Amino acid sequence: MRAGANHISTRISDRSELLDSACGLCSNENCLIQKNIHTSSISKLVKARKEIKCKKGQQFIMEGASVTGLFFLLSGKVKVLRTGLHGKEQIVRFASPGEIIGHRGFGTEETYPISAIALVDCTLCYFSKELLQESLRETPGLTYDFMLFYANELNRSEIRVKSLSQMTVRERVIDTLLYIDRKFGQVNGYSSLLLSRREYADYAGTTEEQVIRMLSILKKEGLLITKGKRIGIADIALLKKEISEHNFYLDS
Amino acid sequence: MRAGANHISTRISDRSELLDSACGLCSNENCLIQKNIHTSSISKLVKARKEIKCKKGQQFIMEGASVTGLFFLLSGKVKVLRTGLHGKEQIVRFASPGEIIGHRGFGTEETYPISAIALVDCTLCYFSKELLQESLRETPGLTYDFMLFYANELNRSEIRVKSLSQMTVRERVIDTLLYIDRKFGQVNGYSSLLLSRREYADYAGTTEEQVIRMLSILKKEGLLITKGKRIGIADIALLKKEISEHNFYLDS
DNA sequence: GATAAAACCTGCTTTTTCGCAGATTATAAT
DNA sequence: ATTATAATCTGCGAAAAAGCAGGTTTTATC
Repeated sequence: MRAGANHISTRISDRSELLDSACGLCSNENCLIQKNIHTSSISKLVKARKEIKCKKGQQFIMEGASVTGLFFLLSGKVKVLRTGLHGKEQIVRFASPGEIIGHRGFGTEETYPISAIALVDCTLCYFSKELLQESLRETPGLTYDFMLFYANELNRSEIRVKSLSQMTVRERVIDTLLYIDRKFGQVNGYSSLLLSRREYADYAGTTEEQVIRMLSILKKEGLLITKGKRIGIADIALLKKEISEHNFYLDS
Repeated sequence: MRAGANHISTRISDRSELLDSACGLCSNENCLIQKNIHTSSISKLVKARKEIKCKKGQQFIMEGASVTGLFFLLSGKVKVLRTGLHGKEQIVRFASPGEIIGHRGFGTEETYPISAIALVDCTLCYFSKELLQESLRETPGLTYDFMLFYANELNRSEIRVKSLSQMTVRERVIDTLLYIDRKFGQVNGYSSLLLSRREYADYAGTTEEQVIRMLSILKKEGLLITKGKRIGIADIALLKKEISEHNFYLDS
């Protein structure tokens, strides 16, 4: 694909041609880069864009490694995690196509505070830190969009502080199920994302056993159906009702 | 103080005079506005700055109210809180002089997700949302600084997610004591910030009784001294050691 | 300094959550 | 299909955390 990249880099010379570039033709509607592609100062960044393929299970960001750049997820599913206390793994969030990954490494941090692992085969879009920072300095609109993005991420994170510190295990498991459902949806009545009970626990902030027990209870109550490790939501209204008084959803 | 404000607004006419304005003379070294005061596009914002006095116990941001602007704390101490689950109060953080308050209302939020209450008499610096957003559009450096600020706040918040979801009550109480200590310091061996046991609990994410029990235990172990509701740290090294493997401090 | 209110403390019980151990079931590879 | 491996499930006891009730101390106010 080197030839392709070179081809693009020689073609782009003015603003209108930028629209025909990989970024201009990209279908990622949430992309902050594409949103600002009409600004000429961004061309250098767009030209240097790299596309990366990632196999299922592959780790493409490692916690503690020095920050080299930022990823957008074009296709696939990703889990973002960090080493918690006592070596316990904590899943910070899951990412679906269109989302930014690795932005926590910006700010004044020198190293990534998180790891990112592909849950299925993924296609990623990569921008280097240096070029992105250069573009940020030259493109106020882009900086503004990133500022809003971080502000929203902050609100999301603080809602999670509330959830994890004040919800019961039952509520946290339900909250996790609903989060996975609205993020990845269902196929044939079962969640399209196949996770282990352990991974549910690592997101919900509890243990594998507690998740298993809770799934079993919810199944008996007719709120869920399970088939092997597949989980389907039988009565989403009732599940939502149980935590609706606590949580107002953020769709990202 | 209306006359004073008008006096300033008529005097400022060019960049050099901006430096003599309230913001230019302000001693708040962390202020993002002052950092960018050399940019002329910020003058309108600086002119419209308002100084607000707040009595102890007074609430100057109300959760759910529409966002009107942003505060800097010039002097005093503030607690930032939100209504948690089941109506329980959750203290998000404490603020000391120099800090921004109310920034969570920016982003795409329409209303403040938090309340802010003065713990002692405070002096606040206020900027309206409209003017600030206008300045952000015209002052890339300011936007960049705000972006970095939000990015750092995000990292701080995510460390708190980890703490609250994985630490034991004992660890959370110790963490809270150290947090208060490095933020507000000591006077005569006791914390300079007088909080109720309930407030410690609302920050640590536990109950008043648990905090009391834990303080009692830590006192017996010789790690703390108490005198009424005043708390002093007797052995900061040992306290730090107990959670150092979990937490790397963020000084803000 | 007396008094009332608020805050603090402590023993006890109940609830929730956790962790282990062993059985069962599902999954993947040959 | 068979086998090995991993994942899931369940019961039980231990630990942690929370809740309650009533007593004590501190703080504020007159």
